[in-house]
Amino acid sequence: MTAFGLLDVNNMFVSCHRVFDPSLAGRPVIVLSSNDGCAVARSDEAKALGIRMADPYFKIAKLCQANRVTVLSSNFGLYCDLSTRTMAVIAEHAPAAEQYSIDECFLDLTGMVEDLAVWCQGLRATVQRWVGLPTTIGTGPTRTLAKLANRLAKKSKRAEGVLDLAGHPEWVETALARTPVLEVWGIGKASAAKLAARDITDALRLRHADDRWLRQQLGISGLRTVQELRGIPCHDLEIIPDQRQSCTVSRSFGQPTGRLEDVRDAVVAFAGKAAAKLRSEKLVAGALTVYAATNRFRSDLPQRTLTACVTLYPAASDTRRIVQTAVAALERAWESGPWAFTKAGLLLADLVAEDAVPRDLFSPPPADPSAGLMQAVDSLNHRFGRGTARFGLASRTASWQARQDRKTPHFTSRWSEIPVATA
DNA sequence: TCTGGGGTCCTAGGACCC
DNA sequence: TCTGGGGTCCTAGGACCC
Repeated sequence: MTAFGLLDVNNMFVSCHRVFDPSLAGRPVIVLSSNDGCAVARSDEAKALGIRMADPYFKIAKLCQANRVTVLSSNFGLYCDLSTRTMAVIAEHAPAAEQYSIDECFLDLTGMVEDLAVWCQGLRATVQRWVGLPTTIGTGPTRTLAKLANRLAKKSKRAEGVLDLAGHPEWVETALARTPVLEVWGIGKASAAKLAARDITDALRLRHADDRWLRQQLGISGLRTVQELRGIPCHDLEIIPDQRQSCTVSRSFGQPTGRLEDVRDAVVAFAGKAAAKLRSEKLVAGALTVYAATNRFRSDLPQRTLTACVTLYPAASDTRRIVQTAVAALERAWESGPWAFTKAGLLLADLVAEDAVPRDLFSPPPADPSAGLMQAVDSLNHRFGRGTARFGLASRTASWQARQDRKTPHFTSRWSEIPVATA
């Protein structure tokens, strides 16, 4: 019998801020997305006020003021660093683990002889003590059931952060009955609506749905999800992560713009970031897509998305080539018109490891004349902070830059911002 | 005034080939 | 009166995830 665990950090981004500012404990706190757009993390107290995931800030600003909610811009440097520490603690204690997202980790608990609930409590206590973050763990015979157990553990005070379905198969049926289909991992709004039309509203009913109908209506992924609810594993642990297939850098603009120069400026900056990311993972890209889009929420304004795809041959991670190619593609796709662009992005695809680039039969291996320069740029930026060395037009103060009005210090990743303790 | 960013997988349909 | 059948590859878009 297989046993999986799912550990996640409670309200991850908010909890990270609380590690460095204990005065936030017990108070309503939210963290906003890039551009200070939406609430992407809420403390329990903020959830209790009715603030939902992804609520646009401008719609809840009054509520926040009236209830003295602490509102923070996101600080990804901080979250990534605490995530790395958490995963390191887990790796030290769990037999096998797969990081699934910035705040979640699947565990393989198959064959463990200890009482699972007791062991999970021990791991939670260690993460709390060593990193300072509160966590929840659910277990089950499949990943989908471990997810489901995790969610229920969060809802129950008595569970104290752990629900062990793997060790208690007799609890599974009740757990399923208490889970709405929309809360099942892999079932989104579109599928939930189709299920509701058949009066399938909770996970227990979903478990008994007809396979042929499921395959036809929800596709192969939907059928797999239901198999997992039945206790039949369809997703294995992926301890060695697959090589990434694409890399995107995109941003919403601080101000809308219809000017090619502004969008080009943004694309140049994105190209620099994306190329550096590829180099840090020793990958090169064989294709590139640029796009610019208007605000999809403004149905009163004309809508337009410009896109351009180009192949990169030979595949590249050199910032200069990626910038040149992306800018040329953007200029070709550009249309002047009444458009107010509020977002642009760059997608690098067909990624291949640097040393596995396909070459044609007759040419000698290409010497890469820019490797030295790119290495120098990367190490400058690593040592002195992002943006120290950058290319051409890429500027830090352009009008397209995202808003970020409620910044907090990089407590753990910049020497100048490390907190000072006085005793 | 003000609505995130970065991914994956699956599917349907078109182009193309024999 | 009336245009095969079967296969592959590629792409765009949908659905979903955190």
